[in-house]
Amino acid sequence: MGRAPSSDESGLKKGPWTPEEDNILVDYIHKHGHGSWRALPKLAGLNRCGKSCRLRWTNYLRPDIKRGKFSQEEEQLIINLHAVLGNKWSAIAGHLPGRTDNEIKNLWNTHLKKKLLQMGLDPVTHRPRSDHLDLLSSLQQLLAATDIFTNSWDINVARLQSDATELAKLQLLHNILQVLGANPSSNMDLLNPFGPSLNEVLGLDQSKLQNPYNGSTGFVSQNQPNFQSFEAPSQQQGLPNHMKSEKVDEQLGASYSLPTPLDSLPNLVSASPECSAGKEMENKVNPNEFCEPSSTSTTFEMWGDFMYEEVTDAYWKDLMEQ
DNA sequence: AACCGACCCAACCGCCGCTTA
DNA sequence: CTAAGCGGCGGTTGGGTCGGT
Repeated sequence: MGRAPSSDESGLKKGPWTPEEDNILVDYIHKHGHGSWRALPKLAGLNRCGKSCRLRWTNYLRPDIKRGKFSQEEEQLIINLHAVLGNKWSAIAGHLPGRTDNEIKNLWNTHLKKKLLQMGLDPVTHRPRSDHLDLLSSLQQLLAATDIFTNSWDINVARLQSDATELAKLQLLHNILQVLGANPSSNMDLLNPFGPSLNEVLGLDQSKLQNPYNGSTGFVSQNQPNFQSFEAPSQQQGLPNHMKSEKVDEQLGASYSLPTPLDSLPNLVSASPECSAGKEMENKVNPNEFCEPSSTSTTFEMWGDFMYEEVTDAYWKDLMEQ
């Protein structure tokens, strides 16, 4: 691990620290404190630059450092903190006693980022990833390519396309539901990792965070056409002219209408229920079909894993003040 | 057993902001 | 006001380790 020992032009040693060097550094700091880091190596008798000494001390030798695997609770907290603070590793580390920013950064880059990706969440925004929309794009292009060889099969292709669009809609909705862990009977607080307390802190409108399937207001109600039409120019570009018909537009328009009810909200909430089924989808799809525990439990349970419910209002208020 | 690629993580690098002269 | 010094931070690197073939 680390790097091969080397030295720079000034003759100062670089690379991994030896136990002897560690001892010298620890002894010196115990006796004198670190004082000026720049002056320290010379005073302590170390052939290192001050920066290297400081890093070694703060990331490894400090007595209050907690080593070993991160607990589930710590991971959950880091994810939640990252949703609020972004890549402010130092600030995040400030909320995890005994953990260093470097350690947290490494954990994020090696584990947590992947975890979020697997959950279909963008590790930067903590929102559901939009790349699942590519699915339909690919499908359309595939069908368009097929059409090149099947000029006389227009009707069949159109039917295929229609079916595929419906299929893609189902897949899209399925993905969304998986990401949200939606379950008609579930407590919708679970869809918001911060719980209602943080929403209150942030001044979020709770009515926008309710379950669309529980008979209450929904993410966006049908009476609140808070949709942002998703234009898919690239798809149209990829289609033969005759397929860029109104009918296709209709289909695409209907299937790509994505609600963005939370776009006006601060970009803070993990897995915001920003996507909802449009009216047409609601008419054609029974969401219950996608909410069976067997099909959604994995993601749902994962979300459960990331709920960190012990956080208090005061805690988040404190966080937001940073 | 040897090879190889993915993963892990300590350490380095460069930049930024604060302090001080 | 400005420049130099310094500490701190986030991004990146690269060598060791692990697991699969």
